[in-house]
Amino acid sequence: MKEEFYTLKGYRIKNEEILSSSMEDYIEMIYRLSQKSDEVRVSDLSLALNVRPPSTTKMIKRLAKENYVVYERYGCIKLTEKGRDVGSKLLERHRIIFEFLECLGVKENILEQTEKIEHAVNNDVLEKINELTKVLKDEILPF
Amino acid sequence: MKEEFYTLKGYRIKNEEILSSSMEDYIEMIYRLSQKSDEVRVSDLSLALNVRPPSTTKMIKRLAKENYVVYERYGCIKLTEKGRDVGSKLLERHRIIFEFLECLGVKENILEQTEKIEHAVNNDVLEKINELTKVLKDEILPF
DNA sequence: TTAGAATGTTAGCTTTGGCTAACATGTTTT
DNA sequence: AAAACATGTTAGCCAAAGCTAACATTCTAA
Repeated sequence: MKEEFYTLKGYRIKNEEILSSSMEDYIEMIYRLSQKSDEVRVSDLSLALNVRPPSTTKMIKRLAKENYVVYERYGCIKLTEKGRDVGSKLLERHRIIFEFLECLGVKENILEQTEKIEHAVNNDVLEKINELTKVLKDEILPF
Repeated sequence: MKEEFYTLKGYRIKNEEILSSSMEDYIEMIYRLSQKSDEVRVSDLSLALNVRPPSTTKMIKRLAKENYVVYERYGCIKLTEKGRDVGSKLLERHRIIFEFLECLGVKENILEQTEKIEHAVNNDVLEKINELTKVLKDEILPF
């Protein structure tokens, strides 16, 4: 199985990825906000993600069409079962990358780096990073 | 300095990043191809990156406008000083991520994962990963 | 209860980076 | 040198994901 180069967009198309990075960002954030309060609204999400409300409305419609959330105009945003499943995985992925970076000693822009890297890794790499972090944590922390 | 969430696109805008992922992919590949032969043409680049020639033409024009390459219609593509600088850094970044993944034991889609992750990391994280890989390599390789 | 403020939606614009179809240029072969 | 082929460019389309401006709805408080 030859491996070939593609552009980022090329990989997305080639692999028929179902969730774009943005969709992941929104679902992840809805999940996070849902844990604090079960009234998640367009304004909360916009604020949390630093986007304007119309962008949120547009994305929510898309997520609703693809059954990640239930939403009706002017209402509040609820994750579906499917959305919750995805959301919890995304949050776990975030946690794993964040802890790895912490463990590496990253101090500046750690959130930004987490957010960027999390969209890049597949399950295999994620698991391996997770294992590595565990090892680093209790074997060579003074590194 | 509070850290806030953004979408991927949001980070790009906020940081006024000068090179998009695609631009990086093209420059990196031109650099790679230039090492094999100094006649890099639109068709070579298209083939290498799995994009259609019109996409390459368009991007080359952009890279030329921003002084990463010198190009004239139907001619061949040459990196400028600036382009070579960037290119060699991109290749080095690629190498560091690739070796890290190898070291993690990644076998499947290692090139794809490298290509995705390399666009995500900043210099700080890159250096830290580089250090870590060195340590892993000669201290705990049987891991 | 109605006016004003706050929140949400719509319409329509922008950029990026793909694509195809059609055309232009260059190269090779007869 | 002309025909045929290979390569490159142009024009114009598309989707994603942002944005602003204008409008609609809902909430709050006088």
